[in-house]
Amino acid sequence: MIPAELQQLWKEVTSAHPAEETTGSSHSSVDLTTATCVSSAPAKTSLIMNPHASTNGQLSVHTPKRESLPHEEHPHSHPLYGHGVCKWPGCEAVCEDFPSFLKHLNSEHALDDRSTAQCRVQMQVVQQLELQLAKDKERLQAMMTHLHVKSTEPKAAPQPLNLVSSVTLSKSAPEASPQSLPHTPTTPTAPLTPATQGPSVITTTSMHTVGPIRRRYSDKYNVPISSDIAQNQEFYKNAEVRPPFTYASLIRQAILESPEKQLTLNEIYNWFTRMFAYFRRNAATWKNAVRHNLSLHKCFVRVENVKGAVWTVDEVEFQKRRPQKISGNPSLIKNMQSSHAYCTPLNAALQASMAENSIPLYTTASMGNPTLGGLASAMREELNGAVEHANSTESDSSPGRSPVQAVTQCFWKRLACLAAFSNFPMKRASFMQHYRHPVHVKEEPLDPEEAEGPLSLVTTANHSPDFDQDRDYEDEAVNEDME
DNA sequence: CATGGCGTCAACA
DNA sequence: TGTTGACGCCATG
Repeated sequence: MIPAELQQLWKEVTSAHPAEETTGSSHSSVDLTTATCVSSAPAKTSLIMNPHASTNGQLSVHTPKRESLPHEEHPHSHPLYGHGVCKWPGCEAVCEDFPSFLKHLNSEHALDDRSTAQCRVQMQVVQQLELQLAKDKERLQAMMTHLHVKSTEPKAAPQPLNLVSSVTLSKSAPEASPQSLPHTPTTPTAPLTPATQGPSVITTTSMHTVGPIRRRYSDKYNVPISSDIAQNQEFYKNAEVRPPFTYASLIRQAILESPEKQLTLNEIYNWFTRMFAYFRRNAATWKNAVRHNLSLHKCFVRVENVKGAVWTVDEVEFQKRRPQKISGNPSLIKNMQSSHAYCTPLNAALQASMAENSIPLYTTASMGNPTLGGLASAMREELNGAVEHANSTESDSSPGRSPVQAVTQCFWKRLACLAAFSNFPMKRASFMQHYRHPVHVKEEPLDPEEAEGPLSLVTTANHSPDFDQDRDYEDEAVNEDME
């Protein structure tokens, strides 16, 4: 990662999307200035990473300027600082006041590989969002035209679409107290509970070509499979994205979804193909896997039926499958639920458009750049880790956290997912070097599905309910079907 | 490094 | 269709 490279990237980004209406328009309810990455993207970013700064590496160079301002009174004056926390993507370190933030910024986010990589990621984030915005605007236009709604109006969407999510969010969660909430100093990460990964789906159809990444994050992070599937149903049906659940979980879901709670092998096959585009290919492989799982796991019970044999699920056995490490913290769960509301809309929108637009998001850059991909993953994991932390520090949904922040969190998680998609040849150990926060995820609590009830939130858990996407795209040599 | 979970391949009934 | 074993990958302790 070289400064020059970074600079180049930045140029590309800025040239492609000179202006951004988003940022300026919303001083109202949502504090966009704190939305580090998502909506405030371009404009803010430009402040932060101008070619000059990135070139010499002193990303913090610009900070002095801002430092001269009475930040105590204008905590939002710095795009990287808000609500008492550092808004550097993936950071969220608590900084009681602006001076401490600056100190933090200079010490933790100086020019190094990690920061540079993060900038790069941010650039791509911006670029991607803008591309998406354009697509969505187009789509909206088409939709309105189709519905004969002011079809004459050239600008169907007076307000930036990417704000929609923010707006939505703000509605459901009126702006939380802004900066006034410097979270406890002892809290390394913001009190938010970035939750476990959700089923994020940022995948673009192009992603299915990525190599195998085996982890089934949704499973691992206790994402309720039914929630994920329900939430991303259309996505899974159309994009060849391997669902982030194990075969066992999927089979169980298929069976439980049936009225009789039992299915024949063929019905299970049908469920797979009906629900997931991914399973419309390589049938021999996954069908074999399904059978293998049915036989292997005690939780699947074969029952002779009139019309042959059907498979049912032995919940008790299924529970036994994996030890539940997580001691569910009700508050955390609540937290997750509340944030879920914030993230879902954005998630859905992002998902849909990304999938449909086949935006090669990080597929090229990230994929070719281990650091980037690793970074994203690391960020994701870091966020996961934060959940735990939050779990122990803050019980209620963080009041100081604005919807936008939640969205931001969502976004970064999504980003992380993307990175995961991009078959980057980098292993955890190595990419963790680029991201300092240790990953500590105690997941695997209950089974995803299991968590349906109260736990289901996990899926949507916090801020990125949706996104986790760390799905594996295995086989894939998969080919050309969807392009 | 040992272990366990998972996915895949494959042989066989 | 169902069972079983082998093997490899990966995460975790």
